[in-house]
Amino acid sequence: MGLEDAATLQWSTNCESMLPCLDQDNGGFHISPQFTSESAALSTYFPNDLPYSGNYNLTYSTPNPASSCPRSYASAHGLPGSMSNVPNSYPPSAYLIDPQKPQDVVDMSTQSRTSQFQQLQSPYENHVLPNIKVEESRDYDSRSYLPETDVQGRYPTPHDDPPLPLSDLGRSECNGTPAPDECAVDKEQPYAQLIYRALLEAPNHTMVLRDIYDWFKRNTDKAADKDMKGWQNSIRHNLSMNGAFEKVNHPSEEVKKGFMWRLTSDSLTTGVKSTTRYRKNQQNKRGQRSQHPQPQRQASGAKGGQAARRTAKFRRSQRLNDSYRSNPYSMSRSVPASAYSSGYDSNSDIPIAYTASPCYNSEVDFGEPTKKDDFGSPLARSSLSLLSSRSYSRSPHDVLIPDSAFVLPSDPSETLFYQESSTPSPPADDPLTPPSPGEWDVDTGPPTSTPFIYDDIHPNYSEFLG
DNA sequence: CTATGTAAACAAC
DNA sequence: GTTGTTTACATAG
Repeated sequence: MGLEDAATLQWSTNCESMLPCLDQDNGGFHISPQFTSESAALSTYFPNDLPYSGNYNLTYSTPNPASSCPRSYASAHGLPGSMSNVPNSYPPSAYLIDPQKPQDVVDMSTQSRTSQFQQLQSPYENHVLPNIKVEESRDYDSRSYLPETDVQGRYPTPHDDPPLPLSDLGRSECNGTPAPDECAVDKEQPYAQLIYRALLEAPNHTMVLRDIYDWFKRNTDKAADKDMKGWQNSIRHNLSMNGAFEKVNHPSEEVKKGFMWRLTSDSLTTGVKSTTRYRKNQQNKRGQRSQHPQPQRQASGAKGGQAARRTAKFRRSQRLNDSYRSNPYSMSRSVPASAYSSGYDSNSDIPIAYTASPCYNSEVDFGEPTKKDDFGSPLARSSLSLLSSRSYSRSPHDVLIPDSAFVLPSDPSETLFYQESSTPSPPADDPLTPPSPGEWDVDTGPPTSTPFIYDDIHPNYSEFLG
């Protein structure tokens, strides 16, 4: 696809979105030549005193302020052929977690849009990734990108100053009125959306868990309950289970402090979706409760633990690779445990392939008004992932691995979701991760259109299996 | 029935 | 103790 295809960028750039001005070029993404040097403000994010341009030799430009919004969602795909002809294309607002309300309309014409755009751009978005030395996991200053406190010293709630989500761009049509105070709404916002908003405010839409906690303390009343734990658990739960959030390796080698969490490129355009999705095939509805809840709980815990172990081993492996590659982002994609559990060969316990997060695609959308697409509608979503600015990681063999390759068959018209009706549902007492998009039945093996065989690029994967 | 919140088990760190 | 994953369960609508 042509890099200069205006359709590729028109939605994001014209809307002054936070999407990077990156184009896809088959094997990888690269910086659009339209970038100019205007991004000094970004340097606040990095603790190593190197401005972004110094770190990455990249510069950014402000989006065209004269542009108008919104654009056709379909055209925003900027993809040829069928991808651009998605029949039911809605502006991102259509996928917003909460339906538009008149008071939600934000003013898109202010200069702050530009500054926010600049602020939210970050090198993570770009895959020209030189060796970056970052001493502390949390060296990035949480406060540096947060909105200023109001006169009472309180950080604004998400509704005080909506953080310019793309979705808002769509629904406000870029010429709305400033949003009135809606603090009361916070109580009713689900965790998923609050996390989404928190990440939207962060540079590169990336935060560490601790800072998400802090954001909640400041901006929500979820954390008001000093009983603690519960809300934090919920945040972690949502981060793990909601496909709008993905883990990225922390730029530093300090892994003890955990991953950084980032909004997926998809979520930037489509908004956050229900975390409930993962329970789509859940069998243990009320009334069908297992006779042995305690062992079940144990089983789930064990599965979680095993997933954590696999992830940790994988991370260790990645770290080794990174050490010689000097690329802290080499494993920029979250590795959902279920990618292993469900991708395992049931006998050898060897992962057959990467798959997307089980939560990555869903038919359950927040506030999505007319989404009547059947379950095979991931085309739009998939095409969006092709626009991902950070979907590429490098294999140990220096093969560019598109993120989307985990879920995208080579032919975009192919079905991505394998909703095998013949696939037996897991028994109630045998907890099993629901089938993931692009996943295959454990017993029957991979679909013929298996998009990506992990062994192709990482034959030594078994090293970090248990 | 869905969406959401919460509790909890577990493993790694 | 924290982080991350997963499942179970409760509840509102």
